[in-house]
Amino acid sequence: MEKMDAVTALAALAQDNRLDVFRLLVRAGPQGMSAGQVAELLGLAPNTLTFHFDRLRHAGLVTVAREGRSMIYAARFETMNALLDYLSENCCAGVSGCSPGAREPKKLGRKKSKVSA
Amino acid sequence: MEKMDAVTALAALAQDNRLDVFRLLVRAGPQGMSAGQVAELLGLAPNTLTFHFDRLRHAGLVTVAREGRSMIYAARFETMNALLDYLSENCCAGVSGCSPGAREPKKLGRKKSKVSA
DNA sequence: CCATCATTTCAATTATCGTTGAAATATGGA
DNA sequence: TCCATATTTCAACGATAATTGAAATGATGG
Repeated sequence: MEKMDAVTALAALAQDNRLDVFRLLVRAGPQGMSAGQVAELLGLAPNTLTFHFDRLRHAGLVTVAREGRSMIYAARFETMNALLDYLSENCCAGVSGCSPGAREPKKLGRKKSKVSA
Repeated sequence: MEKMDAVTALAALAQDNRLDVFRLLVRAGPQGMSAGQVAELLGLAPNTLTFHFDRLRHAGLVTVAREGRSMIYAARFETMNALLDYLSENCCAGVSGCSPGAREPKKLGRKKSKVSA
C-alpha cells in the first residue's frame, strides 16, 4: 500500500458515520448488507449514505453489487489489513529494535464461517 | 479507546503532511525531534507545522516538551497501538469465526533495542 | 405501460481544513 | 538591554467536507 492509499483509507474511516458504516459492514461479513438496511440501522438519510459509501468505495474499503433493486455493500478485509500493515510497517521501519519478535499477522476477516450465526 | 478517540486519531493521520510528520517522529524514537528539524526535513513552514502538531497532540499521538528554545516533539506509541487495537478489535468483534488463532499483539515501539536486524 | 421501491445524482448550504503572511511570545547570548 | 533564534498565535483565504431537499435513474410487479 502506498502512502496516498493509506491517507485515503484513513480519511475514509476518520468520520463518525463512516466508521459506523464500515464496522457494521465488517460485522455483516462477506455477504454484506443492502444500502437500505444500513440506512435504517444507523438512521442515516439514503443520499447521505450514498455519499459515505462512495468515499469508502473510493478508498477500496467496500465493494458494491446490485441485487434486484438493492445495492449490496460489503467490507473489503483485504484493504483494511493492508492499512493495518502499512501503519505497523512504516511505524516500525528503520527502527532498530522495534518489537522484533512480536510481528504476527493479526489479520482480519472471516474464516470460512464455521458457525452458527 | 473510544470511538471518538479513534475518529480523532484517524483524522489526525489522514493527511499527507501529518502522516509524514508522525512517521518521522516514530523513526526518531522516544527522544523525539525539535519542531525546527521536522520543518526542515519535510520542507514545511513553521506555523503550518504548529497547526499539524496541534492536531497530532490533540489526538494523543505526540507529546511535546520544551528544551531551550526548541520544542521537542515525540511520538506516543501507546496511542498508536491503542488505535491499531481498536481497529482490529472492533472489526473482529462479534464475528464468530474471525481469525481466532491469529491474534498476536503486534505492538509498536522500541524494545530495549536488542538489535539483530 | 404505470406505479412503486431502492438508490443515486444534483445543487445549495454551512462548517471545517490546510496554508499563508504578519505579528507576538519565549529563550539564550553579547 | 538589545538582538537573534525558535516557535506559536492570529486573521484571512480558497478548498473541501457533510448534510439536506428535490429530482432523476433503475428494477420489479401488476
